[in-house]
Amino acid sequence: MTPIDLAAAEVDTPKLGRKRDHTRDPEILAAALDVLAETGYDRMTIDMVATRAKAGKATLYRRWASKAELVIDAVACMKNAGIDMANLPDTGTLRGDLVANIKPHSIQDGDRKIHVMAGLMSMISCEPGLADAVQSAIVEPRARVNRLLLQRAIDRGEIPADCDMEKLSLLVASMAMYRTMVQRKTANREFLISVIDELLLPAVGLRP
Amino acid sequence: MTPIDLAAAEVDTPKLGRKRDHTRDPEILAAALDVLAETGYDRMTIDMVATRAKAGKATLYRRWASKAELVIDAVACMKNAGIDMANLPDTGTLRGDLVANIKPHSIQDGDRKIHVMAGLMSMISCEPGLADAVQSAIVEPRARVNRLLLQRAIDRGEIPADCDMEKLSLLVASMAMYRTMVQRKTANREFLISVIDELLLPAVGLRP
DNA sequence: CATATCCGAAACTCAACGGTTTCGGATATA
DNA sequence: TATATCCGAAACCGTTGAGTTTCGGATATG
Repeated sequence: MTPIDLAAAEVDTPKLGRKRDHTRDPEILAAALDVLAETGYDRMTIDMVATRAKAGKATLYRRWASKAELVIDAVACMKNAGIDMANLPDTGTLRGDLVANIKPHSIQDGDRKIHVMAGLMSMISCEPGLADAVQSAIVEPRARVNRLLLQRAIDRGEIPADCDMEKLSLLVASMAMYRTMVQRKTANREFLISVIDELLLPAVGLRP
Repeated sequence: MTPIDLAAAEVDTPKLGRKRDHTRDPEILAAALDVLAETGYDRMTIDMVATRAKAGKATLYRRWASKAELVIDAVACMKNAGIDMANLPDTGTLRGDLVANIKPHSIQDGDRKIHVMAGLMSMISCEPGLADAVQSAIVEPRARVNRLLLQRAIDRGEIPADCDMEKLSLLVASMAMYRTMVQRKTANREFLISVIDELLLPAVGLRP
């Protein structure tokens, strides 16, 4: 490549002709998440994603430099997927808030996130950016909701202020992850409510 | 191969010459577990295991038909590795028993088991035998100990008999797994005791 | 001591997959 | 309408790793 070619390559002048179609990017990322959740990072191939998204492999590589970048992007775009922090339920009791938060949609979203995490588990320690992406897109949003609901309960004097908010906010997620990954059962509504009633509420001194 | 050769191959007559040396099998399985815990199933190679065990790759294939069988065998042989069900601590209180069970050795053993599980996570859904091996070698032994300690507490009237023993016996393991895999922090003695004091004991009505 | 078998090392085969390139056809811009 | 760029499909390349084979040296058995 001559210096002239280099200069031409550096300047991006996409003025004439068809523009790149970015409308299908979300579909591709969704396909990537599906394959990831089903088969895990290492066994997932670019071909699988392309086929599922009904796109060419070359199209994927035009947008993401590598498999790793595609996956990181896909995980990042799950952020706040099933959570609207704006209008959380406010029922007046901790149990009411927690239970109201268990909707079919959020159960399904949580299940998907756990499966994605399982698919990334072995890879998460190699790829540095991956741990961050998982943390901020999967783990943190859920924990934030629980922290808020707990804080409300503290503010209204329903539960003691010196409770271990950090562990409490991760309790349901931990049990759901264990149930899904290890016991290979689904963390359905019944299970989640049972964790709340048998573990979380008793732990803060509330007998349901 | 002629019928005569086949017949000769079917009959195993290792009468003369050197016998196969099985004394190093445990070292090889231990090496496999180390690599598994460090790199995960998919990125683990037979060469890595052979090198770590200072053995030839051919030696491994003389004993195990495939990578999958080697790993299943390695996981299966962790059974009861760090647990002696025979003489568990019996301090007279649930907290005493649970805390007495947290020894440096058992912390390390638990940590290793979690890392092995993380390495197997994505693979566990493909290989059918793997889920069973993990269940009976990693998950069940720990749960059994906790169930026993909880049952003792019930028998002596320390905690209510209608508590959710199943979830309680998995609580510590769930939190430890979440902390190790997701938060990527170590589940050390301080953490484990804190889970017992802040979550488990309050949940059964005991304020420490 | 003789020999059948084992061992570790290394070379080898083969398939899968990440990543690149090419190509004919479609399409948005001018 | 003309053209520059896009698209999906498919062929292609290079590497990696599972599994096999070969080989010289070691060793237990007889």
